[in-house]
Amino acid sequence: MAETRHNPEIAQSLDDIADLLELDDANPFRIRAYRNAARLVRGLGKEVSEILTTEDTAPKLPGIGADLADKIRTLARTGHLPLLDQLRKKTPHVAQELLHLPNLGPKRVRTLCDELGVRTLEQLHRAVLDGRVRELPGFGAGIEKKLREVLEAGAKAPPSRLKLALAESYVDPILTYLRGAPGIDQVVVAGSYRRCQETVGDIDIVATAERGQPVIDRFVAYDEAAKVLASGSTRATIVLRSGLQIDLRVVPKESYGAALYYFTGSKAHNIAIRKLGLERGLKINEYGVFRRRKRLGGKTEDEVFGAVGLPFIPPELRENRGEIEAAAAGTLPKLVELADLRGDLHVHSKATDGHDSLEELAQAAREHGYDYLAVTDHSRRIAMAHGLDPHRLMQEMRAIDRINEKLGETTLLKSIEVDILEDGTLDLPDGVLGELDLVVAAVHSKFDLSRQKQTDRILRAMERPHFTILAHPTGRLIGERAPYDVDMGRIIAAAKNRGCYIELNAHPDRLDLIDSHCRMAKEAGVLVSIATDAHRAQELNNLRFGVGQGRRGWLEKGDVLNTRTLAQLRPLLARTMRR
DNA sequence: GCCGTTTTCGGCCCGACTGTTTTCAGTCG
Repeated sequence: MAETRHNPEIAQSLDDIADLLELDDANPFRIRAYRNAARLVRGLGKEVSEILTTEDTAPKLPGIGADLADKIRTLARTGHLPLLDQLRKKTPHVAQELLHLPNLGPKRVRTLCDELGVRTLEQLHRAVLDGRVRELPGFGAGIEKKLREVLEAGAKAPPSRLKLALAESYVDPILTYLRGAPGIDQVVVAGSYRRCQETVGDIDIVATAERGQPVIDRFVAYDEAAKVLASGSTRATIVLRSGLQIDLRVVPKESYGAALYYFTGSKAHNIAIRKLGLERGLKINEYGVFRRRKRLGGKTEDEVFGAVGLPFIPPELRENRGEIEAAAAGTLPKLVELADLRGDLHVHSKATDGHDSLEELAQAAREHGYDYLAVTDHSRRIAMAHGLDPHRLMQEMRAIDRINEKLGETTLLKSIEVDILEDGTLDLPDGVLGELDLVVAAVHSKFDLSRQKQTDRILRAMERPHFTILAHPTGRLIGERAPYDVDMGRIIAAAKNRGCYIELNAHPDRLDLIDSHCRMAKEAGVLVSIATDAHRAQELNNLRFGVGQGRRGWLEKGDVLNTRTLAQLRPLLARTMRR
């Protein structure tokens, strides 16, 4: 059997088709259909080839009709598509690359390729320097200058998305700064940041004021700003010295909700809501909700949703992945909140590679008001971290007993982050693991096994009688290390069968489980442990990033293991009793 | 290319800013 292509690869092909169609001056709505399909496939928790298996006539995915379903099946099976091959043959290879440069869209890219015969970025650079580009229709000195800048900077600093936690460190200062603008009322962050996406490409800020200009003036004068990309009377864009782009929109007070809604996105969600509005004869834009000329509302987001007959949809759900249908049916999830969490089930002490002592961790847990904190130091295989052997683990357990005797409200749970070895055995014997309150298990080596082998390895580990939670299930480090190849559907199904749990690692570099897999776990009835993997007490604060991710994955309080009180948690951890 | 309780054809979200124009196309979000 030929190997099946996975969702990210299929989504990329669909996006490539959209790019190439754009360059081919195709029907914009046809292009949008491919882009929507790419986004949908990328966000699916399940392999699209499994959903679109047979030659079923009934459409199963919104926006995927018979034609696209057929093309996706072909892509999944072969990795190729005649349409894509044809388009590639027709379009110069460099065109797609040019399309992604700022200020270049399909029209200008075509002009460059057709009029100047540009085939490489190097050739474009030379044409810019020779002054040939500025002579072209639709180009000029302004665009020439911008192109030169981007071509000269591009090679050394590829634009990258920023992890949410890092973006956060830029956001608070600029909000504080903007609050000093004359006549300003509200200042809030919208966009992917508000939706708690794991990374953000830029920061969208919405402000309200009587007059926009004074706010814009202050914004573009921000001393962290390296460049002003655009500046009008109600809208401006700057780039910070760090490379982070920040967009500001200033609207009147009565448009606050409409603007916040509009700039929170996602685009797909907004389009779907506007469509609902259109069906009711309403126009929805960043200034409000209108019927013909008459303004019906827009002061709050509730008014925007209300206009299309829906309840408020939390920002984390606004991806057009079924939240609008759920809102209409009254079945929106009541999303988990940080305050629902009663403890943390993945924390390291200085016995291995953590920074703080058991006492310091216990103290921090008490300050957080936790019922419990599981100490999960590494096992012996992780020599670099001075992993625990059975003897040192027993010592740690006795130390925990002593601390618990005087701790009062908060309980330290005895645990370990035990290594899953290549053959699926665990790094410590069952007899030792059986002494613990729970066992967190993880893969830390041999990331490059085949999908089949990696999945089997984890499933074998789950069969061990004391395996409780699978930590950072794919091992990915955002922007640094790809996830190892596993079949999450099989892992979640096995977790259900065997009474295990899946971790959502809240470390901002990991956020591992992704949102769609959270949703898969929820639908399968597998509880998720949102845990920090803290290596110092201060990192217990990272839990909020995990909660944001879990909310994107539709998790409710009941779907999260560590919303249970200690008394409720204990029987859930006693896995052998449940089998 | 998708979609349909007004439609199987003819719609498909919409406004701001820039730069090149000389009234607007292209790009972006």
